[in-house]
Amino acid sequence: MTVDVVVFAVLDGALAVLVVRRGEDPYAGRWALPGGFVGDGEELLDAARRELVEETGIVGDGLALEQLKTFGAPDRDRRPHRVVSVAYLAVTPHAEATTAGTDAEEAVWRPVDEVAGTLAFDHDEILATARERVASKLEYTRLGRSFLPPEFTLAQLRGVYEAVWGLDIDPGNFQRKLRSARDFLESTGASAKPAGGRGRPAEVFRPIGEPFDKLATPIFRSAM
Amino acid sequence: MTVDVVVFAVLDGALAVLVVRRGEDPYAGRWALPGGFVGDGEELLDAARRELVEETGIVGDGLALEQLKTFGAPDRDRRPHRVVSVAYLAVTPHAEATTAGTDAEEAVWRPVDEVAGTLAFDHDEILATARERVASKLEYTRLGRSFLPPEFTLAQLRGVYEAVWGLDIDPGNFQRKLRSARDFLESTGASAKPAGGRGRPAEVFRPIGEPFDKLATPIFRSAM
DNA sequence: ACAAAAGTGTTGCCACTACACCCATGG
DNA sequence: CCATGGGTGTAGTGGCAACACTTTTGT
Repeated sequence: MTVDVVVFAVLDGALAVLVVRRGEDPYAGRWALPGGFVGDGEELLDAARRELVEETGIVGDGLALEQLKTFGAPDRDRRPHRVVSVAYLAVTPHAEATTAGTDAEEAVWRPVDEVAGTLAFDHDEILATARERVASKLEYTRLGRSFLPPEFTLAQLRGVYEAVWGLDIDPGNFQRKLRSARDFLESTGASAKPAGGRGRPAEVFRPIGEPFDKLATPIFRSAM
Repeated sequence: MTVDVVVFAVLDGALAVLVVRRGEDPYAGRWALPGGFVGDGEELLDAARRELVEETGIVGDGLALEQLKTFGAPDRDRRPHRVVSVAYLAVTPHAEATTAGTDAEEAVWRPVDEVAGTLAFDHDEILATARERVASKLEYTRLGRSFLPPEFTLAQLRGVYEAVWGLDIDPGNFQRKLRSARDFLESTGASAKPAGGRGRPAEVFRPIGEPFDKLATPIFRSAM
């Protein structure tokens, strides 16, 4: 019984995933998702969070963790005993604050498009499932905010949607749609310095409402 | 490692679930979801289908099975060893053809509203999760058809949506919405006898397209 | 003829896309 | 003053809910 965790972040406008280099025998040297065995009497969710912190030194705070799917094909692990893995999906705003201070193993952020198809075990399949899931969740939950710090601008949030969905979104329409969404955003009144140095300063927002609850009116995936 | 299966059907206009009476010790005599231990080297999905047939004698054909969620709280089973269960969700048109010819245990269809809150183990939680999932799936997949035989009328299909969502749907609007949905229905040209004996005969349809794939345009949950 | 269920027409409303346009800042 | 990004206005389109209406059967 193991847990594997797919952690996503948006880095440089691209969807990135946290991967670790395996040190031990099955697939030694290959990249894999962080994860490991579930302790006796340990909650699955706790195991996922623990493995993540242990293997990657990621900041557990602000981490949105959710069960993704269980992978249990009898031949999914080369080792003699059967290994069933519960995969978790996580999203974090703290993409910078990882890798440092971990134990031995290397943990790095990599663009999803680059690692897809190269991972150990059946982790490619897990990653693909996670990617679909997170794209869906952006539509009908408030998950998108979990990619960002506690205060952010609409342009930053738009960047998240664009990175995950892989399409360009009309800034004006995105603005209206998100401002009018109920229990999603709250203005702080403050202004942020413009992104590229130039441009009008943006209004700063704060999340309101539960990130995993369903939205009354979804945010549809389209160019807008 | 176990699997539990939530099988839904629509009976007499209400969402019904298949439950079995437990014969053995933990929760003996109580109602529970069908399920059992996963065999060595057995695929999880296969285990779910096998347990279902063994315990309920249900017709495996035409059964839409999908992984729901994994329940692994350390104290979810009273027995000394830990039991992690992968829950599956199934939907069937063959609600009549069960119960008969099974081995010993009693398997019956019960309205979900009646059994909710009375099941053994954490099966109430599993049932609640399944109920939410199936309601969602009706919106953005073609799953609704899996409640019906290979040929059916739009009135029957509307009955499924009404039962699962617990609301009344305008027949005219439902008609148009489903007829215009792409890769969903195909007319057979035939006519069916009217439901209550009276009324105009209905056109008979056949499913087309994959039941689990996402719809291009969702069927929204509303009174219509 | 009447009731009941299937199916079609119609109207008003609202959300969304596309795109033009103003606002506020840095250089 | 120009470039750049933030934010608002607006017109056309399309989908949808509500409900009236026609069609086709059984009694």
